[in-house]
Amino acid sequence: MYSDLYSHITQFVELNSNDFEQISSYYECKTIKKKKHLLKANDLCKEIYFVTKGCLHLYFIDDSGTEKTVQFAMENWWLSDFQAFNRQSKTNFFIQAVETTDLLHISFDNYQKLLTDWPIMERYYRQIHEIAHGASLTRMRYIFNYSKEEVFYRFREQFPEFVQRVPQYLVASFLGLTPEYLSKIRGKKLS
Amino acid sequence: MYSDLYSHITQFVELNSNDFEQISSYYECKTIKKKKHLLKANDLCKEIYFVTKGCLHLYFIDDSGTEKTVQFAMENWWLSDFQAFNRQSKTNFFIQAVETTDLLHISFDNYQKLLTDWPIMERYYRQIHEIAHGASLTRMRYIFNYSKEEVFYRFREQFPEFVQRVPQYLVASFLGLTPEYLSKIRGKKLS
DNA sequence: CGGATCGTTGATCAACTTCAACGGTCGTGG
DNA sequence: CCACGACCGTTGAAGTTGATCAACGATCCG
Repeated sequence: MYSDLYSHITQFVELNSNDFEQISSYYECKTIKKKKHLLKANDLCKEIYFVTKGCLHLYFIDDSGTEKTVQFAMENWWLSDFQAFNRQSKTNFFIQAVETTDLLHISFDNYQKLLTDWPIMERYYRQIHEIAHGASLTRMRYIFNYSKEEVFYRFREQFPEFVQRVPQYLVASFLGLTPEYLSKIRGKKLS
Repeated sequence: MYSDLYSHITQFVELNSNDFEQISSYYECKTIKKKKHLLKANDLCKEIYFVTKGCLHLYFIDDSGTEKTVQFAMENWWLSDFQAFNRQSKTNFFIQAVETTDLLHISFDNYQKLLTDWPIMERYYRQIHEIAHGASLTRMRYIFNYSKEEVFYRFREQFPEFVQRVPQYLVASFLGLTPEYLSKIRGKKLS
């Protein structure tokens, strides 16, 4: 678990393993069972999560009561409602385990301490957020550019592993279409 | 110009004006005329921009040749294709002035130097990107949750200034609908 | 075995796009 | 300072995409 985080950090900044020894003490690990929640609407968002094995998703419930997935996190991804986390305020989102998942988490207080004590981690997280932000823009671009049918094809092409691992109704909810329509798209392709 | 950046930075981190004196030397300022471009597809993305007065937009051209706005930047916003900037690679996006705009910019090299020389700026940019990332998620949420008609109403309610300042076809392109349909929505409301 | 969960299929319908034509306004050049 | 053209917003008719609803099958798991 911790070694996964170490590998990830060293992809972005230089850090020797002695220092990481210390840094790792700011984090804790846990395992969460499939379908269990890490965060629910109206909770305070107290932690951010790093997936070492498994899959989480961040979703909300729209006005008509449907779950809509905003983001997935598989191995080596960070996930949280960062807006609520930063403000230490209530969230509108849910975080749930798609599969039974091993993860590391860090509390708000530890996060602040870590960033103050270890400026190198400030640098790490700056890059993590830059990348996440860039990824959001790219995703937005896909959704605007292509019909839903094409969005699905391109998504499957780019993340084939994803479409296999994640149940279809979650893929649908992530891509912004209904499970029924997604099913029809897949059916069409076979002809 | 520079004082706007100083005000902005001190909203996120503590910084005395002597230090800022030094920091400001990493940035340059310029003014860009309405409709002029700061970045075009296939350019190297060499800079990031901070708007002090005016308005920029980041857009791309989709497969059918239509311009689609991904992001606006008004006063006190940062804008760039951060993905391309980080990788120092070619961009697919355009950045254009919606109005004649005063801005500060920083080159990739200076950005790297700045972050190394001034860890506090690492902290500042970490927060900028956290917020931008959070904003993207929120926007995604709007687009998924609501019909295009409602997306427009809510957008206008939240950013009335925006709808007035920015031409309608750009608002349409940002919200992901056609100018014609947006016009019909506005017409409807009058009844 | 039995129930819940997930994917499929077809019919209907609404939201939104596309295309084409028109009118107003702004800015530029003559 | 006027006239022209480019640009932008509007309107209507027709066409598509994708949502919704309902029913059925398959599979998984207790």
